[in-house]
Parts: sequence; C-alpha cells; structure tokens
Amino acid sequence: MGHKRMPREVRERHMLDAAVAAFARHGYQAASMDEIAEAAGVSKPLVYLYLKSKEELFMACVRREVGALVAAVRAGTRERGAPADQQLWNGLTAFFAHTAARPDGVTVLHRARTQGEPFAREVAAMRVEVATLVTSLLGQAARDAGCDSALAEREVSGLAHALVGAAESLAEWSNTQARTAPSSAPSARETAATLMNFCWSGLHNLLNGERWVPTSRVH
Amino acid sequence: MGHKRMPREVRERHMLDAAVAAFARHGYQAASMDEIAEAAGVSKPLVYLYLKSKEELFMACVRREVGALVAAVRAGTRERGAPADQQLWNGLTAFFAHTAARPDGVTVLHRARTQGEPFAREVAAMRVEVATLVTSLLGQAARDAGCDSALAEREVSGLAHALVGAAESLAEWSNTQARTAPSSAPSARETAATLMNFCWSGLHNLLNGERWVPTSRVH
Amino acid sequence: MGHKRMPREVRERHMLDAAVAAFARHGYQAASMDEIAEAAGVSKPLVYLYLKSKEELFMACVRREVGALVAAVRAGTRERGAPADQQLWNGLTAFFAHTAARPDGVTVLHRARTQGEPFAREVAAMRVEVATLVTSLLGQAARDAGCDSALAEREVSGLAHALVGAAESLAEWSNTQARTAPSSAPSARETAATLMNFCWSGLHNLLNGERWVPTSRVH
Amino acid sequence: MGHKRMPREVRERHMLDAAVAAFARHGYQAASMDEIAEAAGVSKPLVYLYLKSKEELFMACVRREVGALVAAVRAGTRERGAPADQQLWNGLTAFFAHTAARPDGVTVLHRARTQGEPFAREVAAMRVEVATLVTSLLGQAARDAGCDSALAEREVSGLAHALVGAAESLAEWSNTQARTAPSSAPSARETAATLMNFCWSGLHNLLNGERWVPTSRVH
DNA sequence: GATGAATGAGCGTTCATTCAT
DNA sequence: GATGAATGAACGCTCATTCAT
Repeated sequence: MGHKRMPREVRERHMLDAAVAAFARHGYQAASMDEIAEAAGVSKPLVYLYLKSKEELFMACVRREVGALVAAVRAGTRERGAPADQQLWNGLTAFFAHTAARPDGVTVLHRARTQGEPFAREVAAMRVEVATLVTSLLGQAARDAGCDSALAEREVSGLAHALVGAAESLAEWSNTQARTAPSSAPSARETAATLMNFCWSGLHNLLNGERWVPTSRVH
Repeated sequence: MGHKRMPREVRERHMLDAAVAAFARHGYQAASMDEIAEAAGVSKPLVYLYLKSKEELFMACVRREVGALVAAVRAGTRERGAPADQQLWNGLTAFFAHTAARPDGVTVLHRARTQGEPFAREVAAMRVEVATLVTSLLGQAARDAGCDSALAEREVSGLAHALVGAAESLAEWSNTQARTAPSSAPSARETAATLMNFCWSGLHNLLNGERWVPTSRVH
Repeated sequence: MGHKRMPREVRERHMLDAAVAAFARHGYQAASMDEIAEAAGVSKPLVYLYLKSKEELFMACVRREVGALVAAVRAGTRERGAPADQQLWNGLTAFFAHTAARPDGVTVLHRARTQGEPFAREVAAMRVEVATLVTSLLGQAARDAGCDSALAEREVSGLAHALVGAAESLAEWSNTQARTAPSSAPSARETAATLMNFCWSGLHNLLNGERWVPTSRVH
Repeated sequence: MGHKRMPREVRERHMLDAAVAAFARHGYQAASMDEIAEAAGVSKPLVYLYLKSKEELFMACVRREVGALVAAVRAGTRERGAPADQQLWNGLTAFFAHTAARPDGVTVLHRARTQGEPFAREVAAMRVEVATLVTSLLGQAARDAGCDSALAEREVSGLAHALVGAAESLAEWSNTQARTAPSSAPSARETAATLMNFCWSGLHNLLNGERWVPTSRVH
C-alpha cells in the first residue's frame, strides 16, 4: 500500500478529505472507519493514532468545513465601503460558489446538525457568526437608508435564521439542478440574485417600519 | 413484560409513536429496534410482526407524518374566498402550529431526506404538493394585484424552495426558542407574520417585474 | 380460515401431511411451525395442542413414515412359498414403488438420520427390521441352494447394510431421474432388477463359500 | 480471550477444523457460529473476517473435505499395471481408511447433500469424479476378462450409484462399529473386501451378459 | 375448541477499537 | 512509524412457544 513517507500534516489532510467524502456520502453512522482508512490510503491504526476516534474525526471534519465556509463568506463581504445590499449580495454569491465547489463539505455540515449536541453546537455557532455578519450589514443598510427604527433583537434573529435557511435550501436545490441538468444550472451569481430578489425588499420595508399585517383575524 | 392485551390498531399506533420519538432523537441508523420496542411497551418480535422491518417501520413513520403535515397545512388554507396573502398566512400559521405541536414528526421528515432514495422521494413528493399549493396562491395573488407578468418556471421553483427552507429554518429556530425560553417563545402566528414580512413584499415586487440588481460588478 | 369442524384424527393427519412436506423440503431446523400450521389450514396453538412440540411433531412424522415404509416392504415379501430371490425382488420392487409414491416421506426418513440420537435411533431400528427380513430371506436362499456354510454374523450385518445403502442410493437416483427426465425414468421393477443383478450373484457366491480375495498385498 | 498471535493460514485451518467438527455434530443449520469460534479458540469477528459468512465457511469445509477424499481415493488407485479388481479394491480400501480417519469430514459431505443447490452440486461433482474413476476401472476389467458386451449408459450410472451408496452405508456402519465396539471393529481392508465380495461377481456377470431375471411375474 | 396477541432466547453479522510486532 | 491480527459489544431479525379470550 501507499508506503510513501509523508509529513504528518499532509497525511492528516488526506484522511480528512477521505472522511469528508465518506461522511457526505453515507452519513456519520453508516460511514465506516475501514472505508475511510482505505480511501485515505493508510492503515486503520494510523487513523486512530492521528485522530483518536470516529467522533473526533467527524468533529475535525466539521471544524475544517465550518472554517472554510466562514472564510469564504467573510472574503466575499470584505469589500468595505460598498453599499450594504451589494455586500450582502457578494456574501451570498461567495456562499453559493463555495457550496458548488465543495458540495461534500457542505453536506457534512448539514448532516452534523442532526448528529447530537456537540456537532450541532459547532454548526449553530457558525450560523450565529454568519447571522451576526448579516445583522451588521442590515444595520448598516438601515443607516444608509436613513431609517432609524430598530427591530427587536428576537425579530432580527428570526429573520437571520430565515435567510440562512433560505440560502441553504437554495444551495441544495441548485446543486441538485447542477447534478441533473448541468447545462442549464443556475450560476452562483444568479442564485444569489434570486435570493436577493426574494428577500431584500421585505427586509427593506421592515427596516422602514412597514409591516405586513393580516387584514382579518380568522380564529 | 407487561402483557396487556390490546387491539392491533392501537398497539401499532403506540409503536409508531415510539418510533417517531426515537428516530427524531437519534436518527435512523442510531435508533435501535430494542429501544423502540421498549419505549412502545412491547417486545421486539411484536414490532417485527406488525411492521416487518426497520426500514418499513421508518417508512410508516414518514408516511404518517407526511400525511399529518399536509393535512394540517391544507386545513389552514381551506378558507376559500379570502385574499391570497391571507390564505398564505393561514397556511404558514398552520404549518408553524403543527411544527410546534409535533416537533418529533417534523424532525423525522427532515432526517428522512438524507436516508436514501425511497424516503427522500416520499418527502420530496410532499414538498411538491405544498409548493403547488403555494404556487397557486401566488398566481391568485398576482391576479388580485392586477399584475400579469408571469415568472419563469425555474425561478418559481427556486422561490418555492427558498420559502420552504426559510419556513423550516424558522420552525426549527422557534422550537429551539420554545425549549430554551418557553415563556417568551414566539407563537405560530408571530412566526408566520415574521416570514410574511420577510418575503411577501419581495414576491409582490417580483410579480410586478421590479427586480433587485447589483449596482456594480465586483469579481 | 378453515373453520370446518373435523374429527381430531383427520385434523392430525392433515398436520402430519403438511409437516412431512415441510420437513422434506426444508429440513428439520429450517422448516417453521408457522409454515406447517398454515399449510395444514389450522392455527399454530392447535398444532401445539395436538402434537406438543416441534420435536414431537417431527418424531410423529418419522414414526408414521417408518411404519408406512416397513408395511410396504412387508406386503411385498408376504408371498410365502416363492423362491427367496423372487421374494427379495418383490420386496425391493415394493420399496422402490413406495419411494416413488411417497418421496417426501422417504426424504424425511433420510433427514431424520442426521437430526440427533432419538430420530436416528428410530430409523436405525427400521433398518435393523428390514435387514432382519433380508437376512431371513438369505438364509432361506442358502437352504434352497443346498449350501450350508453360514456366514459370520458381523459379515451378514455388513452385507445387509451395504444392500440397504445401495437400495437407498438407487431410490434417490431414480427419483432424481423421474424429476429431471420423467419420460425415460426407470420403473420400480427395473430399478429392483438392476439391484438384483448387481448383488445377487455376489451374495450367492458368498453363501457357497466362494470369496473374492486380493491377489497381491500392496502395502 | 487468549489472544495468541498466529499466521492467518494456521488460524484459518483451526477454524475449518472446528467448523467441520461442529457441522458434523449438529448439521449446517443447528451449528452456531459462536460455538465454532469458541471451539477454534478465536472470537467470532475473526471468523467472519477470514471466512466471510456461515455459508462460505460451510462451503470452504465442503471443498476441503472433497479435496481430501478425492486425493485419498486417487492415491489408492495410483498403482498402474495392477489388475482392475485389485485397483478397485485399493481404492475402496483407501476410501474406508479415509472415512475412518476423518469421520467428521465425511459426515459433512453427507450433510452437504441436503443443504441446497451449491453444496449439493459440489458433492455431486465429486461423486461424478469418483464414478468416472470406477467406470474406467470397470471398462478395463471388462477388457481384462475378455468380455466385450458394453452396458447401457443408464445402467452403468445406476450401478455406480448403487456402489457408492453401498460404500457410504458400509463406511457409516463400520464407523458405528468402531465407536461401539472398538476392539472388534473391521479394518478398512476387511470392509473393502466385504464390499468387493458383495458386488464384484455381480458386476462380472453383468459384463458377461449374464443377468438375473425374475422367474415369474407376481403383480 | 380454536385463536389473535405476545414474548424469551438466540443467531448471523458488523463495527469501532486496540494490541503485538 | 506502520500494520496485520484480534476482540467486546451491539444490532437486526427470527423462531418455538404460550397466554387470555
């Protein structure tokens, strides 16, 4: 087998790559350590030597993918001075591009949310980080628009979650499109625009204190 | 073990209840038949006698929860003659109320999407059913608002997915809130209003042909 | 289901018929009580009420088939006054005819030989009974032929087992032929004649004290 | 458990030994993998690691025992130039000696015949191989004796089966004798002589066209 | 007399994990 | 440093068997 001497760091990256692929394809429980070791081209005890246990291996995957995703989005919004909507659009574009480029990584994050407290917490923390980013953009947008009506904290949190959920759902949908009809699949930019179209004016209205209200009570 | 005699139908319902709870908590793979049988207050062979296998048991759970969710949403939108936005709001309210009332059932549906073709198909069919409902409401809303510009089919599909993702994400968030701070958790109505605020004017604008466009290209 | 009231004796016969068929097809271990009860058209507890347990049910099958086989062979050799070879041939013919008529019963006896002491003993007892019959015929044949050299008891026993083994093997072979090429399958009479041809002159020579001996020692 | 390290080949042989013993004693279905693993002095997973499944384990046993039996008989008949009857006797002697030396192996082959197509086929192939050997000896014997009347193919097949059945039955009987009265049990040579006495002159007569015929029809 | 409802016990199989070399 | 050899624990599933009606 691969007897090639390699620095630990490289070997470890190979293991994580193999693990991410396996966890994405089969899920945490169904992916087997045998499979991962073989795909990484190393023996099983080495995997245990470097990564301790299946749980820690999964956690390492999750953390690496969380880092990569956050970095991508952050890089997208780094352009200070641009208007808030532009920055949000840049961030969404970066998100969708990352999602298309590393589907397995995103899938792992998705799966991690249903694999018990510690993993779910890691992903939740990421969501909070992203939501905070979005929130600050919204705040700047409010200032840009000259409106000062602040939204309740809880409402902002809800909106952020709605936006993140919408983005994730769209990402998954567009990946499915790319797999089934690659020629006509939407680009990251188009997907981002769709989402902006969907929500921006709603947010904008909210920030201006204009709300949708039911016209009549039913129950 | 407690061998109380019960008619088959009742026992089967108990088993499904226990199974939904177990699958929601641990996921399909990690939930064990032993655990489910014990939670249902019966012995394992009886579970197999009635529900054939773990796979069929999971499928039975999925189908039951799909039925319950669709029925709830349908009942919410049954009020003919009301304006489209009102109907959509009613449907969303029903959805969030159902989600709050049967969190395990909704979690099972969520998990089913990553457990292989047959389960994913069942949930996908449900999504299509709901999306169709929403789409028809949007069409009516467009007519109500006197705007006739039809959206491209692919764009509608994207919007539906975004809306569903946002709704699911909000449902989960609101459930989390209810668990961690029950006193101040948002009601189904409030959550539905948040989502309406988030997206309704965006949809309205789109239907009127007003689109958000990036003001300058970055990359 | 078959709610028809039937006398116990008849019900029991149905159960034994179903059990013989099942044991013949799948073997003792693999045949299931569910299957047998269903094939017999009764509920499982009734099978237990009448036949106590799987082991006793199997034993009942074995005993019934042993009785049937022995009765058939005895009936074949009942013709007193005929020459011994003729009687032996009659017995063999009756054996092969029975074997062809009740293949499942014979298969059960075959299987019983490898299912533990009590069953094997029952079949062994049958073999002894048949071997005794054969032995007496051989004795008569010796007297008919006017030769008085008695064979050692152990040798007679060996010859009887050889003959029984040969007969069983031929029966199985001819049943296989009947299944795969029914048109050209040998009749019971032909099979009996083949076996007589094969062994009669050897027995005859032995009874006359003529033996085959190795011409040179090898080891 | 005792975890003595051993090369795979050796461990595998131990497992096969234990499996042959277990399958011989209890049959394929009733023998348990737990029992086999324990008898082999290893844990169950190791048995699965090396031999894949119960079915493959049984198949491996069957193949090993088929090979050993065929090799023994072949070695017995290797003496070219000896007269055919002598060679046949040598082969039978080798067969009975093998049967006495490896009773479990032979029992496994016997049981394999009733355990479904693939196992039965393996044993059937062995029987064909042996029958071919015997047939060629008979042909040579016919030439040696100067008689040229060929037997019908089907008749030869029948005789071969009768001989094989007689040999198996004798082998089993002689093993039983050895178990119950070891001091006076017949040797392989004696048993082979008994079988030769039983059948050789019958075969000889047949080859000379002399047949036994019933003197009067009974039924 | 006959049965639907129920279970204890065990089996084949797999997997994460660790020694001994 | 890297691995072949080995295992404890658990899981999905089935079966013979028995109550309670």
